[in-house]
Amino acid sequence: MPTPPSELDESQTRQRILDAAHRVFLTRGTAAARTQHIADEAGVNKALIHYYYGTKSALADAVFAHHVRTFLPRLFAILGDPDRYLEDKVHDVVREQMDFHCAHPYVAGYLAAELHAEPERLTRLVGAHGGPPLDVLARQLAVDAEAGLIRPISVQQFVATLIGAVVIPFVMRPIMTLFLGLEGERMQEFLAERRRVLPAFILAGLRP
Amino acid sequence: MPTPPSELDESQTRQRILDAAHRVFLTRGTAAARTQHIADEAGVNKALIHYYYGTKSALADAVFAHHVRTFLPRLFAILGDPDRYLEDKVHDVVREQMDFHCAHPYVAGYLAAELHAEPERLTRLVGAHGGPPLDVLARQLAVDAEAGLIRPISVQQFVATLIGAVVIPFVMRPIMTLFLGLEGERMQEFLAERRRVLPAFILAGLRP
DNA sequence: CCAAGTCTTAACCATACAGTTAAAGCGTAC
DNA sequence: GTACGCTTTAACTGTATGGTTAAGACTTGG
Repeated sequence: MPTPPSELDESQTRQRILDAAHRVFLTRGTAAARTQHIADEAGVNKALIHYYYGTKSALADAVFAHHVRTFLPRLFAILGDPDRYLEDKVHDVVREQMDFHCAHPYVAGYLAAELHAEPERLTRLVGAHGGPPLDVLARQLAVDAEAGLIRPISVQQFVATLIGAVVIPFVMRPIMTLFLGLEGERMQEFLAERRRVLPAFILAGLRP
Repeated sequence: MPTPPSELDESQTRQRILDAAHRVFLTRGTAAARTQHIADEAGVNKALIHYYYGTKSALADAVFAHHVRTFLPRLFAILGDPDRYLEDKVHDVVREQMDFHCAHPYVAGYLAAELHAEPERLTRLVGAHGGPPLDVLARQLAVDAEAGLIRPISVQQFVATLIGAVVIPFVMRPIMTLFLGLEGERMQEFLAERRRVLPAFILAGLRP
């Protein structure tokens, strides 16, 4: 039976290591991350990381899988909702994603970097299943197009454009900062403005 | 005076090393790239890489700087053109960027990954100058908005949305492939379709 | 042929890193 | 108080890697 030796029992320490791994992998990227950094960050030593998780790549896979399994589902939960109008979906996705990426600015860049470094890891870890259902959204777009409310557009094009528009400031932040003149405070204003402007832009793009 | 020992003179070998470095750094990323791979790819040995370029990071910086210095200028050459209508700019940017990224599918992901791994490198290598001029485009947007041709929008929002929409399929290709069901041939169709659909979507997004 | 520059060979060094191990410390439960 | 389990300490191994060096081979211009 487990015997907590201090105020930090086994599961808490396990979690602290995982949290530290999240921070280090997210900011440095898997290839450049060092297990020693993770140990320092967690306030433990390398031996304990090995004790709980075995190898670095197992830990890295856990972190990567976690973010893949939360990033897109959060998106598709809104887009796939059968009880929400298309217009509301656009507003909600933009708001939800902007909130999330402002709170966790490294996730988008991390995902892009990891996907680039080892594209196969995605299917290896989350399987080859087609992902969350887009049928609902597809039908919605078709119906609205039929009714003349929007121009016809494929789900893929719509989703890609929406994600791209929302995510780009976080994936290429340094480039945005430098070439669009968005240092420090200007970036905050830019993001606040984007929250307002983007839904209108996307919805206008759909209009017939 | 230079003495070419074979059909490959000094500058050619230098270039072959640089080309190999491009291939390796672009696909693996700087952190995971190995100088030995570059040597193998170039058909030379590590000693010669040192002979010409010194350190790995010097080579990596050269590759990174090259892509930064060609990626955005190519974009801004179109966007900043004073003798082109806004509508034409959108068409031209989409066409030009789609052509480029289809021909060089790793560049966008590489840039995103490198920017994430070491954001400071951008300003360190290309300086802190504000980048190519956006004044022309800004004025164009303002004038067209004044004339009631488009809704008012800031240059930053416009450019970010445009870049995001064009670049996202290449930056997050594995995610697009898996979750939008775009394996193999479907991706080609998707990109071909995007070429047609995107300019219309963006221009519709601008309409008042 | 000689000199100069290009390139290879085959080492080598120092370092960083992931992974491993053995022993002991230490708190809690019984 | 003792057994059990969490955790640390402090080493060590093996290997990968970046960087360096010295000697010589090859090619060509003069």
